[in-house]
Amino acid sequence: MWPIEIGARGCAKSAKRFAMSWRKGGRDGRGYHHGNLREALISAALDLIGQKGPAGVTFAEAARMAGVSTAAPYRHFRDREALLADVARQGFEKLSAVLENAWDGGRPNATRAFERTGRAYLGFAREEPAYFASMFESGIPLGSNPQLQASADRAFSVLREAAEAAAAGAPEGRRPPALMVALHIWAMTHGIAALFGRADGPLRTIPMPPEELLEAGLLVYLQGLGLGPDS
Amino acid sequence: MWPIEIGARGCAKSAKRFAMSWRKGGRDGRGYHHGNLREALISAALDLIGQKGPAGVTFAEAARMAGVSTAAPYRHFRDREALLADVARQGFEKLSAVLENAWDGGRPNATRAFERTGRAYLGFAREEPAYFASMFESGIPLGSNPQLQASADRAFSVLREAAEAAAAGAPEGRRPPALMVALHIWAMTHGIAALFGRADGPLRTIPMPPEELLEAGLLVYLQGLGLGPDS
DNA sequence: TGTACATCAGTGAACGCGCGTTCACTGATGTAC
DNA sequence: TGTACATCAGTGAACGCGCGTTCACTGATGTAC
Repeated sequence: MWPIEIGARGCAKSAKRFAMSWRKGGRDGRGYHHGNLREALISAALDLIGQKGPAGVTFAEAARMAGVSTAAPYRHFRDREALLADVARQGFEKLSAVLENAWDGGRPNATRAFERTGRAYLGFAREEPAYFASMFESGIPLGSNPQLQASADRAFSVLREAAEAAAAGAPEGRRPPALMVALHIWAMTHGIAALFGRADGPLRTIPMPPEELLEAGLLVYLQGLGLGPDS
Repeated sequence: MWPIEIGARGCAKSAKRFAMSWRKGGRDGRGYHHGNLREALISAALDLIGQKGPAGVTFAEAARMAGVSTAAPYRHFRDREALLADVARQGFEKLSAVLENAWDGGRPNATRAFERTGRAYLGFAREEPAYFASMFESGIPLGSNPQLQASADRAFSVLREAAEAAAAGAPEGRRPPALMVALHIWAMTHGIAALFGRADGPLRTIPMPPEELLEAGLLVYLQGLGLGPDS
């Protein structure tokens, strides 16, 4: 599993080096079969997104980076869109893991865990801009791919769970719908990430880190729900 | 001015029709000079964005839609990016006008005017998805183009002004920084627009209109600032 | 008012390039017996 | 354990296509005199 991670994070050439070293357990350049082309293509696509955005991803270039012929990708993906959808799916799964880890069952209290989860979302957008772009800016409709949809739903369900816990702490009688709270938090977090938190140039520079902006925003919002900072 | 608007809103063929009818004041197909090619190309680019997203915009296709040769666009735009930047600039200017109109000087009170402004932002995202995509999803760095930057700043300044007014209404002693309020509101509004308010398929379907989600979110947030619904 | 001329905004043909896609093929792998 | 064979995952050559870009050109427009 971990070689994939390394491939996904490296520079343009890392995908090819990764591909080569993977072949037949390290015998560079040997071996007719690639052995792990599917993941190598995903890794190449991530590099390309990082360099040129989702529009810059082509089958031909990805194949070149993986060190195979231009016809090889067709063994694994129907077309360019299928490749991008798989990248996005992986991205949602990584995001789910990151968020679940940050939420940590709502310890020590909902507010603190909430902030941690929001920060994790921003951290993901900042550290994995390629994944983030594939998920939200590649123009792939989620509905077209059940697996992709399921992965996205799983990521959202973490926010949903967090919102349930937060809503439960609200004063009796004015308990807000948890779904609504989850959507508000998601929207604010996503808005901050998309507008100010991108590593590849924010839309507008702001006089504070995105994390602090989000933390302040969450506090104001939770305050508005009647939730103090310790609930 | 208005023929541009019509061209921008029409279907794929409207750009060409618009281009033709504009020539020499209506003498269809006559005239060596187009007369308004620059705007016709922008209009064509909008149609293409609407059909295929910002990545689907090409010089060649835009020229074809405008009814000119593929070399003609070079008289008006250095390259594809310059064309897209101009589309985005127009978009920001339209958005500025829409927001200013909705804010209406903060009448009758800040909260009401705030909600109206947020709705206007959502309305823009919904009714002008092509402009919206060119502004936020085309991958053009704002900083690369001073005019574009200025237009974007102008749009934001409306939100900034609204936030000033809202912050001024907060209780003595816990008056929040207006810039922060503006950024929070922008982020939540933009997040809702980007995630749920797109005409071309939201990321997730929600059980209420985006406008209501935003209205509720704004109310909770302003409540958290210590601002009641009538302040 | 007419004319000459500079400038502007187009034409259309041409070119190289990279991408998508298909094809018959072949080396490697796994498995039945 | 060895062998035959089916299947899998690649090759590499080829093709058509559309895009970006350049070029010498030409029709239309505006203006100086």
